[in-house]
Amino acid sequence: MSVENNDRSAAAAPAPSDFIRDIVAQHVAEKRYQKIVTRFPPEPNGYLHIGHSKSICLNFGIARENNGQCNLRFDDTNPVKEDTEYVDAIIADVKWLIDGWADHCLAYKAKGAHPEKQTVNGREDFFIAPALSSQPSTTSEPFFASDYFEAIYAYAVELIKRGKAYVDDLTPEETDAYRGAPDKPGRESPWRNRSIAENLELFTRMRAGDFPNGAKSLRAKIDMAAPNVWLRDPLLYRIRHVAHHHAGDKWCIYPLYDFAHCLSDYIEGVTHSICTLEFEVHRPLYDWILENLDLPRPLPRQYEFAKLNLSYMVFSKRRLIQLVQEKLVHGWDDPRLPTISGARRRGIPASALRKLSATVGVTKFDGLTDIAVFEHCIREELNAAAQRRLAVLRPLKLVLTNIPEGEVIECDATNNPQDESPTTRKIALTREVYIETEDFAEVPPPKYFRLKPGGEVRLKYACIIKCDEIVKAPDGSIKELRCTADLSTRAGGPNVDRKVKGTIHWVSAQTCIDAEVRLYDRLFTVAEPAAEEDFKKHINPHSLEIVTAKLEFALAGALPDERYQFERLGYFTLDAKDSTPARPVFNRTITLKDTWAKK
RNA sequence: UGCCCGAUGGUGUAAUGGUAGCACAAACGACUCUGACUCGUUUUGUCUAGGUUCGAGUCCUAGUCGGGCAGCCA
Repeated sequence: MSVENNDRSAAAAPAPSDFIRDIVAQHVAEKRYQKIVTRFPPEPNGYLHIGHSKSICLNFGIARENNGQCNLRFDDTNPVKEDTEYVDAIIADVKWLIDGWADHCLAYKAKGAHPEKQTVNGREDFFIAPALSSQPSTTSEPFFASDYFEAIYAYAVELIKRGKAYVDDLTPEETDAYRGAPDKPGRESPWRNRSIAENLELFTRMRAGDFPNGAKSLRAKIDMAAPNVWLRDPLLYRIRHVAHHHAGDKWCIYPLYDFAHCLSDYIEGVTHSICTLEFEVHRPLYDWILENLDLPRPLPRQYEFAKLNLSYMVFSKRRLIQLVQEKLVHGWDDPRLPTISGARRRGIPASALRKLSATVGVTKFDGLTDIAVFEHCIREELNAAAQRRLAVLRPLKLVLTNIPEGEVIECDATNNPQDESPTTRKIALTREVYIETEDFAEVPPPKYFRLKPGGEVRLKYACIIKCDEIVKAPDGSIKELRCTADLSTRAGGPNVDRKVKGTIHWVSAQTCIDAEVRLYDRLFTVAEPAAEEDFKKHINPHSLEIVTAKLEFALAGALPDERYQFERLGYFTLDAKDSTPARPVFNRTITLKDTWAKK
């Protein structure tokens, strides 16, 4: 069964509260805005990861809770780094993550629609986004900053006309040298005081393609001595003679983040522009641009929160790219990666990602969250939703000597004991079964509840068995176990209530199917790999173990997106990519909690 | 060394001048046809020093420690 929409625990939980939601609530109370509008603005230059899911849940969550709107907007202002491959992957990831949860606040716009020139307050330089449709369709698409290039260009022209921006001839190297240092003021460019007319002409020629890359730039005229270096005449536009994945070959000048972002927010009517802590020092520039354009109020405002860090993981794009390109993992959707596509393939439900976001909260403290919190969220969702099945990862043959060959004894197995009215399925008990190798010990350690020579154990859903004999191979290894089944302890039998300490899982050797099972473990052996000199030296050599397992027959019909608990082992899901009907492949999402193995 | 931000148990967070609470983790126990789940119990905390106040985790000052910022990246 699919558990993407399983939000039962989240629904029962109180609405999240944090300092940003407090601010929004206050704005709602004072009716500052007609509607709360947020946005999630990834640059399409890589895959989304679990860190992004916190931002997605925050932005879409706030929109949802306030009956507002959240725009998925591609911050695609740097064509040399971006690609439609990432656009498509990001859309898929966002939709998956918020599916059934926030559709009504995910805004879409008509395909190909651009902001239209409007007269606002008697001026003709302002643009606003076209009408939004709340329902996605084949004729709708997310938002792209590149759709606003014409409008952003017009705002740049307006800034020049106001004497607040100028065309600079300094090279990138010179610009860097002129900027000074954090504790030393910068120097003004010799081109800083060109006339407005000259700036206008030069900027027009920049757009027309009259200059090569890097020859000129458009800069805001602020203060080269500002303590905040982002106010030292920041660049607004650079020349890049390159086609854009979304805007085509229309442009050879592209706005930088700081200029494009605040204006994109403004154009879309964003009220709360929520970003991560590293943009704190950009906020004065964000405000400067909007205020110096004298735009009609209310203006969007930027708020910053701490991004998510999880122990035993890396999130930085730089490191993720290394892992993929150096083939330390198998692609962006490798189930060991913290990418959203990797998490999805691994079988982690979207609801677990949402639960994690709600659990870690939103603050300005840059901490490191224990991966155990995430694992708890995954188990909590899966425990409620996953169907139970029996599977043996490392088979050991066991012969029930008192069951005749060819006889099949049907047993009822519970599908999910967590359900209000649990359903059952039939499983076959036969003369030969497989049990887990580690469920038998010739020389049992103390407090061993499992099978041992002469010992008894219950085969789950079947009956109690007693180990009579160990059959060994010539090399001394255990070939098979010979046991007797006490059929009177079956469900419905007279001795069903007989207690033995251990209950183990098993499958019928006659009816089971073979499957490749991929056992994933954490990718790194140290809690904070990103803090190491070389994080790659701390990759867990056992992060992936592949076994050929024996599965109960019911698993032959498993479908991708279904989650199963293999009893006593963990949660598993069919690998949508590598499975074939002849050779199913299952991924272990996560083990069950094991308080015994640790001792 | 300039500017900005932050600091509450092992970890993440709440307490909005009035009993330091929750979750995870850990330990112990109960239950158990999953050594799971569930339930119960327990351990552990306000960075330091001053100040304001009847009262400070919260407000003020100074310090300490940690993070961010000097791309024609976002």
